[in-house]
Amino acid sequence: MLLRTNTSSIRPVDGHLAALAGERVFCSEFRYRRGTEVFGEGEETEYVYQIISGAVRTYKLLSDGRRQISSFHLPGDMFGLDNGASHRFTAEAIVETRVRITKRRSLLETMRSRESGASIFLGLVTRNLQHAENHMLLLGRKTALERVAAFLLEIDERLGHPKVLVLPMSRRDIADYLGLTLETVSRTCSTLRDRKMLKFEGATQRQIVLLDRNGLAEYDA
Amino acid sequence: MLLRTNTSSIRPVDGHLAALAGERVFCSEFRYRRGTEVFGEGEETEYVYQIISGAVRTYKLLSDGRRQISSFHLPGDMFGLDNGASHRFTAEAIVETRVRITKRRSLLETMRSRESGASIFLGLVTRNLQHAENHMLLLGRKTALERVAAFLLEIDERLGHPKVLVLPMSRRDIADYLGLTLETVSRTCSTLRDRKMLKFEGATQRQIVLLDRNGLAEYDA
DNA sequence: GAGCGAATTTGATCTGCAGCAATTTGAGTC
DNA sequence: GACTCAAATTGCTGCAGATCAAATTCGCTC
Repeated sequence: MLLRTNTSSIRPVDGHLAALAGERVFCSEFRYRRGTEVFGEGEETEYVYQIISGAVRTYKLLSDGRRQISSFHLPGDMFGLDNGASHRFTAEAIVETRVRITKRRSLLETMRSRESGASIFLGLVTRNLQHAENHMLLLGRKTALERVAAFLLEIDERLGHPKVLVLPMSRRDIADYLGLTLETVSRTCSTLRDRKMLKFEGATQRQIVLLDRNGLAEYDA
Repeated sequence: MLLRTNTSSIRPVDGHLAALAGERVFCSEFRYRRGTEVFGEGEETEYVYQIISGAVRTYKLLSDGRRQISSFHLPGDMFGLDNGASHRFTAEAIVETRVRITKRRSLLETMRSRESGASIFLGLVTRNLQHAENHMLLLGRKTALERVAAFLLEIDERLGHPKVLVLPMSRRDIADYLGLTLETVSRTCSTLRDRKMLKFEGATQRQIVLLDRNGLAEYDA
């Protein structure tokens, strides 16, 4: 069987991003190796990124190493724009990742000069905020089962409901995103497998087929 | 002893808001009684609010009643702007609350027409996002003690370090903000009292004096 | 200031998930 | 295809915080 380690297909870029990306606002391309830092907490915000292929995690750390991943960025996603003057978290490539980058400054100027600039920007930021609000509800009030179900449905949705979900991130990454431990994530996935809500595809546990999206949605209160 | 139930002093309005508020962008005033809904989830976003006195909570509910409060709004705070076309959560007055309101539309237009409009807006939204990111870290990875300490320091900071913190919200509200139960919040406050980090002032447990802000900050990893 | 319902505290017990440990599985290398 | 190290699973035990249950206190009204 053919195994590909980094095969998140490029999903259709949404309207707002296409409006920007289509006009070559993004000037140069860049690659990051697996585990490489794209930018660090506290660094000056100089660039804005759009993922071509691969995946990026953004996270915060506590002094003793506890980590909270605030979001995963997948192909088509833009990130780094809504930060203020300096980055408030760290961004790392999860797998080999290709990105388009552009100067934050020039992007903001382009937006300002265009009639639709403000609303494009508003839309981008609103989406980030919306995601954060939903995630607070998940972290504050949902059970492990509900969290994992919500995660699978979120990734499924963002990858455009593929036959096989190819997860670029480890169980530990998922755990740090969901506010759980990696063991609990693993156990919960096994439970969902036993309940026939999903199955593992091929020789790896990172490829998942959702067998019952409606059932999963019911867990996701 | 004089007891006042709703005495959050009006803290100095920050630069951005003053820039807007000072120019009478806010046209009319409104009052909400304790427990009253300001707007509901799903409603169309028509107005933007700035609190004159009192306090507002914004929250999301799960189908079985579990609640996550995403933020408290105190005097000087603006809210309702960063929502998209429709509100993504419910806003309720915690106590008798006075607000200035203005049409969202006209505020956005004012911003667009001014040179500094975009950056004012950017600043407002960035702050919301920043708060949400910090709160995700709290909800996903902090202990009960760390959460309560962080909460007290946050409110203290936002009220401008008053001698006595007058909390407008109940233990249940605090619990639903911190992702805990009200009993755990109560117990944790008692622990902090026993450790001489705070004391209750007067005849109520809603008035708190922080005795050791540095000590609290150490809990807040 | 008496009376009443709501808010808060405090105690006792329970439980979902964490923490630790031992296998098992899988990806990458020679 | 054997070897190696990391990732993931699974089992067992422990604990932080939830849940249940009384008191106690507070705030409000008459």
